[in-house]
Amino acid sequence: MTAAEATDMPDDGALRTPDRLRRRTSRLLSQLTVRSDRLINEGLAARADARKWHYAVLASLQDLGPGSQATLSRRTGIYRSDMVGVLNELAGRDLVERTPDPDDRRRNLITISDRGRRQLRRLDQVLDTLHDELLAPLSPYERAQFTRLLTRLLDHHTRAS
Amino acid sequence: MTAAEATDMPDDGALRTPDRLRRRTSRLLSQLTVRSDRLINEGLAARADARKWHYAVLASLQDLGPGSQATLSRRTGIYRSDMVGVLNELAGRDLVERTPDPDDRRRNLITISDRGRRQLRRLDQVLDTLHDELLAPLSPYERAQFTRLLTRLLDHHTRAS
DNA sequence: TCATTGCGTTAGTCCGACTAACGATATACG
DNA sequence: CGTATATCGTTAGTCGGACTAACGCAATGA
Repeated sequence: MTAAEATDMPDDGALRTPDRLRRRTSRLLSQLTVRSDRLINEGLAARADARKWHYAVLASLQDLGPGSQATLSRRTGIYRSDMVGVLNELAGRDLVERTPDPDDRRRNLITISDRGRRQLRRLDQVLDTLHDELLAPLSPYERAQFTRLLTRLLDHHTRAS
Repeated sequence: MTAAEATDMPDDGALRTPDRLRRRTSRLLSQLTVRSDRLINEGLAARADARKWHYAVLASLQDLGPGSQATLSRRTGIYRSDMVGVLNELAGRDLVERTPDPDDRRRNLITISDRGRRQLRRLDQVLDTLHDELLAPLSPYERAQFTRLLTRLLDHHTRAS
């Protein structure tokens, strides 16, 4: 009797996922990202009426100062086509102000408001707890290590491209 | 003069991404996954005229035996709505056979063909080299560790949901 | 002056994940 | 038996995110 025959009787034909599939790093990566994205999106929506783009834009404004939509687009990686909508949402919540740039009349100058600053603080808190959930099974040391590995991989593939 | 004033002169307002954004694990995760998915998709398309679902279905058939479309859907995580298309592609390449199940006339029984088995071997090779590219900057030990951490995280979030 | 470039915006494509509903079975229960 | 319920394969369609194309407008540089 082989090991397989000995152990797997409960109809593996239906439920199981083959190992070579389950172990592939790329698959682990994308499956985890699906969960992570869901966690973050739903968490931000539920607890702060926000989306991750809001965080990206607000953080960029706070940390690097005001800028045109194109500038923000470059800083955050949001496509300039999609930036319009994000800024509409943010302006609708009074978190940013969109004023024509006197120096270059093609531009809108985007500034963060006081409300925006408060919301950014809130978002940072919410994200902290969400990341706590995301990384729950890992020790602090493992979390740091995980992040380090991710960073190195991403750096490598960002330079290369 | 503050540290920031001392160091940042080259117009950080435009190009830089704020640190709190760049460091968030969830963001690292999704950005890396974008690159990873691209690498895998393009690699499989270019080197084996395949998509990742082909691999998932073929591996499932080879390792766990033939099954209905619904079964394959459960094994691979591909939605049964999308399974139709994937099996059309596979059948069009003569990698699987779709025959009506005599025992249950609602079902199609899917079987892997010899060509399918050969293609699966090829896909495994291609995926190995692609993962080598994906994990290039990491040592063997670090790769193992990375995979272990990913697995633990994914397990945690799969049970929880 | 005129060509080029960058800007904000609209519209629309593409793809993957996912839902809804269908006709055709199969199964369970009264 | 008969009828309700569940499952199967399939089609169609929604939704969100990434990305492209093209527009009118303003600034820039030869």
